[in-house]
Amino acid sequence: MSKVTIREVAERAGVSIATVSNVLSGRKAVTAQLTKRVNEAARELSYQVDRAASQLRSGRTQVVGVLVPNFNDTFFTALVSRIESLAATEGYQVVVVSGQDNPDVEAARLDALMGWRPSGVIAIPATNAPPALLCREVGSLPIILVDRVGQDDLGFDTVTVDNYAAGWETAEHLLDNGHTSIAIASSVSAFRPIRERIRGVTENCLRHKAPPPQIIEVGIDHERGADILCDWLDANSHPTALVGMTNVTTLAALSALARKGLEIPDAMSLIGFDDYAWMTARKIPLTAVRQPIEVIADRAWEHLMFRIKGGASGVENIVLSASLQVRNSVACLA
Amino acid sequence: MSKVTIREVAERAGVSIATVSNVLSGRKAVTAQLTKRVNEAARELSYQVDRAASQLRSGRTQVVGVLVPNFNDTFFTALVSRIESLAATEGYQVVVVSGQDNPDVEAARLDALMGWRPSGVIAIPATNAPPALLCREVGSLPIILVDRVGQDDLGFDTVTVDNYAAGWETAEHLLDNGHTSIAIASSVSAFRPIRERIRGVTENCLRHKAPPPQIIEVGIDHERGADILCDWLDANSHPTALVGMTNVTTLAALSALARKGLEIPDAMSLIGFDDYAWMTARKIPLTAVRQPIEVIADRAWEHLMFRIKGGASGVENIVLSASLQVRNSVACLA
DNA sequence: AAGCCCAAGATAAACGTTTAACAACGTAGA
DNA sequence: TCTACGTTGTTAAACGTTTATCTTGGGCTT
Repeated sequence: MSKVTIREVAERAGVSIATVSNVLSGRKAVTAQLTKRVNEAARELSYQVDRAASQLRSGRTQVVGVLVPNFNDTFFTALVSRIESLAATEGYQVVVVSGQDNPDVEAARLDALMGWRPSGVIAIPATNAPPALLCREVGSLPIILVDRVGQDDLGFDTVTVDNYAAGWETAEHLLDNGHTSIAIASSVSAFRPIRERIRGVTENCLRHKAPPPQIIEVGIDHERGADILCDWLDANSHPTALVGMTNVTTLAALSALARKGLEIPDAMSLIGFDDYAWMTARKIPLTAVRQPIEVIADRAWEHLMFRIKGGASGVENIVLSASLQVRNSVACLA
Repeated sequence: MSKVTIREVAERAGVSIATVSNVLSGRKAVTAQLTKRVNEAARELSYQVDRAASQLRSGRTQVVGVLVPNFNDTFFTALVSRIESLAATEGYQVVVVSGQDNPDVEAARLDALMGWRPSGVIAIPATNAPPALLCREVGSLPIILVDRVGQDDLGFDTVTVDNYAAGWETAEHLLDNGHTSIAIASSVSAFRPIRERIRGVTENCLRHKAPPPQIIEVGIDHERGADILCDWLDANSHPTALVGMTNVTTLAALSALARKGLEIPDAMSLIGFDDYAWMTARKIPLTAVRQPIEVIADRAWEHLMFRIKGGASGVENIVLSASLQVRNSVACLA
């Protein structure tokens, strides 16, 4: 444990502790000579400012909290990864907590998070409802809600993807290729992004006078999802195309199709949501909807910084576009 | 910002701040009646103890730092995920920092991490050499080194996988199936775990009087790795089997083979390292070496807690076994 | 009934910073 | 030469906890 305090640095440099603080924080001018002496002393003692003390006194805290629903879905870890490096460049520390897909756990972890008195929070709630704790803080603490946003008018700033459009476009591609019998492997349809995607697909089907897609709820676990999907395939007549609503459901779909010996795209076409390396590292690379993860992170961070620095425009709801990456997993039936 | 302090709670409950502290921390007995009053007051004001103040005064800090080389490799995120939930159950907060595969960044991030005065650190260094900052702290701060351990006798506690054995077993499986022409897609051979795996494969080949494996260094980026591998396949006569040394190199191998139209396992057999969902979600599920990620995390955490609580046995080097998951990606040439 | 001890609360002193207020010392304008 | 001011450094007071020490009062023992 580094027990070396600012006092020892001051003593070694032969100055007051205030001067040391000023040199280190750069908030007040200090002559070059003293600056040098202080820096040397600090280095020699390998002094590090104590965050706790610093934060306690100044009230400023270089911490942003990040809440994710879980760590299993690469979408969330990728987001965290990006945010962490953005934060690092601006001297912020990120404290990440996972709600473990459970509102109660979420509340508890969030509570712990608030103990840090973070300067701001980027949150992906485990459910559509933003956690009560955050609702209370709205207005007093900069908060950016990402992805899982119930209604976008609650006073939260948000960064989301236009999931309706993404669904629509997905359906468009399928319909263009002559698919009218579409099934959707959904994770949890209650989640807003999923619901919107489904709505997009459905409405486009209807517009084309095609039957609406069948929805198969497969949950958020890959293995169980694959089981559920297999059962469904056994019990129902097969659609010509399947759409996975998340990367996990896409994986489940892939597993299920493999188990059933159904070739892609000959026996069934497949479109995935989210776009990861493993989707293209195959003989038949998957057509997939790419969510702009890095842009989502960038915009969320950017806007959070804006708020932290006191930016006070009205509530802002940033909406980004997903894009369909057409590859070879959709058969042309036309 | 929750500006409600312990003083306000004390006032509302009609007690001293010491009593509030005692109730909340449970370090000293308080009558049921007062306990109730305090808890009520705290809840009504939605009071939260300020970590900074608490930590400053008590010197105790419920924080463990975790250092990972990057966030791109699922191996590391999976580890973090597990550690985060273990920590949560014991009331610890995890602060994760990424070295971004760069010793300089690593040093800087680690420096920032130490500002938290963590109770302990779990670190996966970006290189074989444990960061200087950690070496300085050895003995005074509980530190567990995981996975990327240069020499295991530096005074650090470690948790690693027996990579030599894993390599050996991989080769064994290949040799058993008649493969004598083996190539290895390595990430960075200088890293100890990788080197050990290669050594395991090599020595087993030699023992069987088979030629040693050819090593192709493909780096840690999937796309570039695939390119490199494609070039290599163009320029060299093909081995009968390929082994990916990490999940990223396995992905690169998959991409390259797909691009070249080489069927698995007919045109080339493939064994992957690390075992993820996408490896099995295919028509020909991949034979892979499973690293016991959760066990690694569990043991690391467990031992860190032991040290934090003052456990003082000699340096401990925990070694776990990886296990070969035999599936269908290795052809039998015998 | 006196003396003692124990339990339960209160008081106040830290913890290591930051920062407002102040002191000292030129320098320059009048 | 004197005042005013700017510059650079110091002193000391916070920040919100935890905890060592002290106070109080009631119950036991004798």
